[in-house]
Amino acid sequence: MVLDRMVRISDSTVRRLSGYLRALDELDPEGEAIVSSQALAERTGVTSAQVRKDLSHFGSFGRRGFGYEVAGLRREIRGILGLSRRWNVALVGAGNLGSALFAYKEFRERGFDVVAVFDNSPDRIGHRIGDLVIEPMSRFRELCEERHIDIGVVATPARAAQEVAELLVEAGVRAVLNFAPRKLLVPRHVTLRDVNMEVELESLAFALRSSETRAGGRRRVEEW
Amino acid sequence: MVLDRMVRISDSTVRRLSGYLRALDELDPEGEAIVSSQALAERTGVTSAQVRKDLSHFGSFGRRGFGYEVAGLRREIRGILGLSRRWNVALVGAGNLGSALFAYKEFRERGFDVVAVFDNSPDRIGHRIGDLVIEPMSRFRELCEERHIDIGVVATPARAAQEVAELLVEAGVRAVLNFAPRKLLVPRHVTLRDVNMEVELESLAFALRSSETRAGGRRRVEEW
DNA sequence: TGTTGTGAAGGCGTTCACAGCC
DNA sequence: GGCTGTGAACGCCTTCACAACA
Repeated sequence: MVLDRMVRISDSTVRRLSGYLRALDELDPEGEAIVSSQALAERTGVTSAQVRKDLSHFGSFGRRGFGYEVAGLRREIRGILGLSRRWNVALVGAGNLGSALFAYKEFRERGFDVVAVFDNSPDRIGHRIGDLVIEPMSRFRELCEERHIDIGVVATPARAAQEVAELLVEAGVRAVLNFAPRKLLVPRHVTLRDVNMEVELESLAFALRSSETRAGGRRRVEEW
Repeated sequence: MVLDRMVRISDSTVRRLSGYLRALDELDPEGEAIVSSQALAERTGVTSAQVRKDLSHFGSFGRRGFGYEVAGLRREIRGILGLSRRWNVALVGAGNLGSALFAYKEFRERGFDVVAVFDNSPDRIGHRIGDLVIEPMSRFRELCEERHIDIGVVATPARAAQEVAELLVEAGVRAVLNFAPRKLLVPRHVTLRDVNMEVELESLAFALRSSETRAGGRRRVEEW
C-alpha cells in the first residue's frame, strides 16, 4: 500500500480500481484463487496493460509468469481505496431519490453507513427512516459533528444544493457526493463527485442523434 | 448544427455541452441576453478556452468582440444534443431506485418521457406507477416496439442487469443507462452510460484517505 | 514458458496565445 | 477595444513492447 511516493493518481485510475475490486469480489466466491491482468481486464472492459499500470502505481502485487492472488489483491485494493475502515455518511434530502439511496443496502455492504438523514420539509422531519429519524436542518451542524460525518450526500432539489454544500463544508465534511443537477462550489480541500443523470441522458440523446445522422436509416450488422 | 464534418466529439465535450445548456437555462430567465465564454466558463467550472473550443466543433455561434446570444446558443446546443425532439424511455426495475427515477420530474422537463416500466416481481407487476402500469418482463419486447423505446434505463439488482441489457438490445434499443453496479456488455452500436454510485463513494473514500495520509492531522487554511 | 512491471511512444484532450473580426 | 475561433504547444493518460523473473 505504497501511497507515500506521492505520485498523482488520476481519477480514472481510482475509478478503475473500484471496478477491479468488484471483479475480484465476484471471482472470490467463484473459487478463483489466481487471476491474470488479462482476465481482470476482460471482466472490467479495459486492457491488461491498463490493469498492470494502474496497480503498479501502488506496488507490485503480482508474480511474474503467474498472475495475482485474488484474495491478496482484493485486500490490497480495499486498502488503497480506503475501504479497510467504515465511513459515516450524512444524507441530505429525504425525497424520492434520498429515500431510494437510503434503502440501497449495497452501500452498507461496501462500508458506507448512513448515520444521519436531513430534510427541511415539516412533512418529513421527525419521521422514521430505517433505524433513523429524519432531522431538521437546524440540527445539521450539531449532528454532523456528533456522528463524525465523513461524506455528505446531497439529494435535494437543485436550488437548495449549493446552500447544503456550504453547510456540509462548515460542519467540516470533506467529501461530497452531489446528485443535484447543478455545479457546486466547494473549497479545494473538499472532494466533490457529481452524479448527474440529466447529463447522462443528454449524452445518450447526443449519441442516438449522431448515429441516426450518420447511418441514415439502415442499421449495420451487430457486433459485440 | 454542423455535425456532418464527422470529427470525433469527445465524451467530455458532450458532457460539458450539457452543463453549458443548464447554465443557459438559468441565464435566460435571469434576463441575460448575451453571455461571454468567460461567464459561461465560470458558471460551469471550466476555462473560457474550453468553452470556445467545445462549441467550435459544431460551428461559430458567437460574435467576436461581443459574446454569445443566450437564446440562440441555447437553441443550438439543444439541437446538437438532440433535445429538439422528445425521447421515449423504458425503465426496467421498479424497486426503490427505479421508482425514484420515475418520480424525477426533471427528466420529462428535459425531454425524456418514461413510457414503460417493467419489473419481474409479482408484487409489483400490475400496480400503477404514475399514469403507467408496471409490466411483466414477458411483455418487454412487444411494448418496447409498440412504444418506440429510444433509451433503456436499467435499475435492477446487479445480477439481473446483463440479462436486461440483452433484452433491450434484442428489442432494438440503442442507448442504455445503467444504474446497476456491474459492467454490462453491449454491441458496439449500442451506447452505454453507467451511473455507479459505489464507484463514486469509493473514489471519495480514496480521496479522504489520501488527504489524511498526506496532511497528517492539521487542516490547512480553507481556499475556495 | 508465461505473466508481471515499466520506460518509451503515442494519442488525445486541454490550454495557450494570438489572428480575425465585430 | 474586446471577445471569439483556432492552430500550435503542452501535458496527461493509455498503449506498446520488452526486460525481468518466478
